[in-house]
Amino acid sequence: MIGHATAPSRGEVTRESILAAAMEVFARDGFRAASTRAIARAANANQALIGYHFGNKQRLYLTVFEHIADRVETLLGPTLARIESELAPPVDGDPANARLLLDLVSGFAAMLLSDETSTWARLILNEQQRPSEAFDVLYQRVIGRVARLLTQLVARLRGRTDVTEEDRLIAITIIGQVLVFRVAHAAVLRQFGWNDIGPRQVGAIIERLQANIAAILAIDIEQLAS
Amino acid sequence: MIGHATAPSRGEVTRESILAAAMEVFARDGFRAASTRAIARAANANQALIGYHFGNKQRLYLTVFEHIADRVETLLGPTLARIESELAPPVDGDPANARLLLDLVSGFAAMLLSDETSTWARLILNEQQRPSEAFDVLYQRVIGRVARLLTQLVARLRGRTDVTEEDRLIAITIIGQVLVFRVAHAAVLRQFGWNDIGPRQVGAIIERLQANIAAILAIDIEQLAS
DNA sequence: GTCTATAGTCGGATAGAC
DNA sequence: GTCTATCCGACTATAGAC
Repeated sequence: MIGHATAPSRGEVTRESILAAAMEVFARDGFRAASTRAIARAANANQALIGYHFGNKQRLYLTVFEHIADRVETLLGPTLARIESELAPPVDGDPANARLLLDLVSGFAAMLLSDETSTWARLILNEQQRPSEAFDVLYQRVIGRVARLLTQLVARLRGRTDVTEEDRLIAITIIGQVLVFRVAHAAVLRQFGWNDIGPRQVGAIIERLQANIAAILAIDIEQLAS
Repeated sequence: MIGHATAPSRGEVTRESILAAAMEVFARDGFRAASTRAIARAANANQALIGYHFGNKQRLYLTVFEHIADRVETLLGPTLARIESELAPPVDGDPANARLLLDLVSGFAAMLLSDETSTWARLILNEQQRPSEAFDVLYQRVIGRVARLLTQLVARLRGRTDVTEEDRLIAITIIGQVLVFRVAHAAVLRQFGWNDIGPRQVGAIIERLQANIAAILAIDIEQLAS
């Protein structure tokens, strides 16, 4: 149900508003603490309609994560596909692979730091701590794919196609440098005296990420300016 | 109630076992989803005794965090105090400050990744997403102090005493490289094929962190071997 | 201090009218 | 598709016996 040729029916409107409300309430309260009554109230819908449209609370929760995976694939899919197809042979500090890596990290950071993803971030963080069926959906469709691609790029930039534990460690620490701005969001704002993470902040963060990555992987960043 | 000259009374034993069980169950399930019945069962105690010893569930939760803050200060306090007192003047890549920085990060990582603190880490991460009264205490007593110290060390290693936004960005990205192993726990285990983050893994992580930090701050790591 | 028992509340699910 | 009403289990807190 991606696009509609005709106007959405009444039932579809209800379904979508319950789904949107569920995303907010699950993110705010966690699965267990979120009540179907609170979700229905936030959606301006009747509590019994959750059962009608989604079966039960658990399936509503899963549907929220499928929805997120759809959206992330829309946002990041083209970039991932392009990078996957342009992977260059393993050569130390190869500018082609270096550029792909910096593109990937920049795209990931821009997505992760956007307003739209702040709700998702809390949902995903909850799942990381206590993985359920929902985490499998997300890992297989998004997280694993990004991690695999990033790790491969790191390995090739270090001169090999086979991936070592060291490559994985480098890839994870790179992801950490992005994630921390979401995970420690409030602390970051306090620390920097920022009101929010807006375009200027995202720019400064991405610039710093690129400098860090270049240093860690001994990439000549001057050479990349084309 | 840190030490006892005499054997603990029966009531104290009950109190402590409820507290220990509460820490586990709150970490596993979160505040709301953790039931006093489950806590009592895990503590081999009667559910009504929670009311007797702690008043109510909320106060039991707060007591858990006070206990953690005490313990973290015991573990990390001496290291922090030593580093604070040994801060060297600002000189680019000064080996003295470099060693302090690597000590700080290693100590922080070792604590954050140890078995003992895995339960605490989950409690704190839960709080970070939906901060309550419990988080402020922890932030002011531990997290803020570590962040401030780390930022000062970064600034001095880059040749100044005043802290710039760039210094803060570097400090945050360093913290992110440690945090990610707890925050993205489920994804990390899958990506590496690890069953848990044990001593071997912690050693490899810390080694990689030090290499990354040395690269980012242009520290000559050979020069540090004393 | 510890126990049993229960009052009072809330939440998920669903039957059945419209 | 949407609504009201309700069943029933689970929860916190507490009264009161020992």
